[in-house]
Amino acid sequence: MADIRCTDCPLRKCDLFVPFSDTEIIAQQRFKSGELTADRGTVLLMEGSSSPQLFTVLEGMGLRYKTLEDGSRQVLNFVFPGDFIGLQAGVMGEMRHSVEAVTRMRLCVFRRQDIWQLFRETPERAYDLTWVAAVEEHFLGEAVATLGQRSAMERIAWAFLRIFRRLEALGLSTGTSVPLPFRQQDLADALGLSVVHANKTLKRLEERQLASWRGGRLSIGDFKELARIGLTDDEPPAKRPLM
Amino acid sequence: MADIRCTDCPLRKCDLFVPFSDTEIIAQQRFKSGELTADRGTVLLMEGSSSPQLFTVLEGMGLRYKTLEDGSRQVLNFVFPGDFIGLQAGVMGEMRHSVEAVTRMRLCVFRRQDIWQLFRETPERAYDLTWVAAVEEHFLGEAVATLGQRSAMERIAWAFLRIFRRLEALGLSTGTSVPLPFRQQDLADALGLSVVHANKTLKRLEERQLASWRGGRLSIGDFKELARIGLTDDEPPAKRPLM
DNA sequence: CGGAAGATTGACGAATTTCAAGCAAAGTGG
DNA sequence: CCACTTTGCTTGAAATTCGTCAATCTTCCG
Repeated sequence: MADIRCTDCPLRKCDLFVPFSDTEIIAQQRFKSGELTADRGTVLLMEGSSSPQLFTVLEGMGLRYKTLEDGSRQVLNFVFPGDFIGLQAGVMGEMRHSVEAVTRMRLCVFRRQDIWQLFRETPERAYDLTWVAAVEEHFLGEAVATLGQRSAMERIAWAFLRIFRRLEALGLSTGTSVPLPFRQQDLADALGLSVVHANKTLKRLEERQLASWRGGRLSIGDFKELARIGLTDDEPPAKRPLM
Repeated sequence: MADIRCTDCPLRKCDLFVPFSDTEIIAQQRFKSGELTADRGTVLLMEGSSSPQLFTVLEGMGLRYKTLEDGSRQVLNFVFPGDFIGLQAGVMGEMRHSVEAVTRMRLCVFRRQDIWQLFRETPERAYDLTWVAAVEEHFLGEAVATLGQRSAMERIAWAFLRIFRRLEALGLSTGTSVPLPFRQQDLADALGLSVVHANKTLKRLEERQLASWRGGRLSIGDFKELARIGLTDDEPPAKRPLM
């Protein structure tokens, strides 16, 4: 179902860019003409690095996260197929968070230095890039609001709905459930909760038949009630409304 | 000191754009050839609106915030001179947060529909815009990490340092203090704390001679200790490193 | 002077973290 | 195929942070 192709990248002409050249950051890898396969656990982009590559996710899932000075970790985002990663390094020169593969991932690769050329030659693609950044900003704004104002139950309800909708839109839903191959620790780190508390809240959600997350799959029992709890302003951002 | 001029906008040719045309959103206003003055309390951009204007702040301060369905408010950001507001509406078609003036503000105005033209004709400016979006994303990422992982004391220490550094860089520091004309409620809403708890934490910071915020001015007593508490990865994002 | 907005304080309780332990599943090497 | 280890999940109890409520105080302003 998940038929994300290279031509779906925000930079649709990515096949024009040269395939790939190793870095010390990316460990295990296999090539396929402009594509890259990364195994579970691979750190695709490292905080503080200025990686020469940017990626579009074709397949698999990952995590965007920051490591704090005291060792704790904040997950900023779950990375799904279709996501674009590395824009920050692309324009700011340095990543301010890391990205790691949680399952095996297939990625579309292109070079950072081509960005400038892209701005000059294909304004539509440049516009797409800015659009990507704005959507990212919108999402993070919601995340800030969630972390700042909501209880554990509300946070999880919000996250589950967002995730379910997103994966459904990607065609990854079997109708009753979507794949969600993360650990409870990952969700806890994303929502600013302790694993213990996250675990207990998940249990309550399950008892109430609202949502169940087992064996790496998430299924929602009662969308309506979950939305009520999660207080989510639903409508997803429209696709490139202006141009 | 704060000598932000129209030519400092990310869109430096803003004087090319037509001055201004009313909307129902902006209440009290005065013109000055492409500039706009907004009084304290004016809502510059409203969540859900697709305002036809974007702004660069020349003078004054404001707040970016989201109002949640349950009525609570999350402040996303303090808005300072030099900030660019409205990009989200510009590329996504709709604001997902509001922006309000907290002091009288002077703004540089231009029209949303000129964005596309800008992408086509001046790739440097388009690149700047994307850079602005990436910086915004970086900041929100830090905010998420702070709200998710840190205690009240740590959050305030982090915020105070960021704010001080920023205003200092803008030349607004007298050497010992910077202007910070917000309410405790605003800071609390930004950091996801109750006013009461914020207030008590501020008091402790003052007792410990770490920082004092009185009469609309913030002064830092002990940068080193504050940085230790706030765990802030200091170095500000470089200015347009790639191009 | 009176009123309004914002700051401050104490008491109390709820939400959440931390600590500590036990359990289950999956992988690993012999 | 079986210990053995590792990783992740689950649970209870104690400690702490933080929010809510309610009252008071201060400052500013007409």
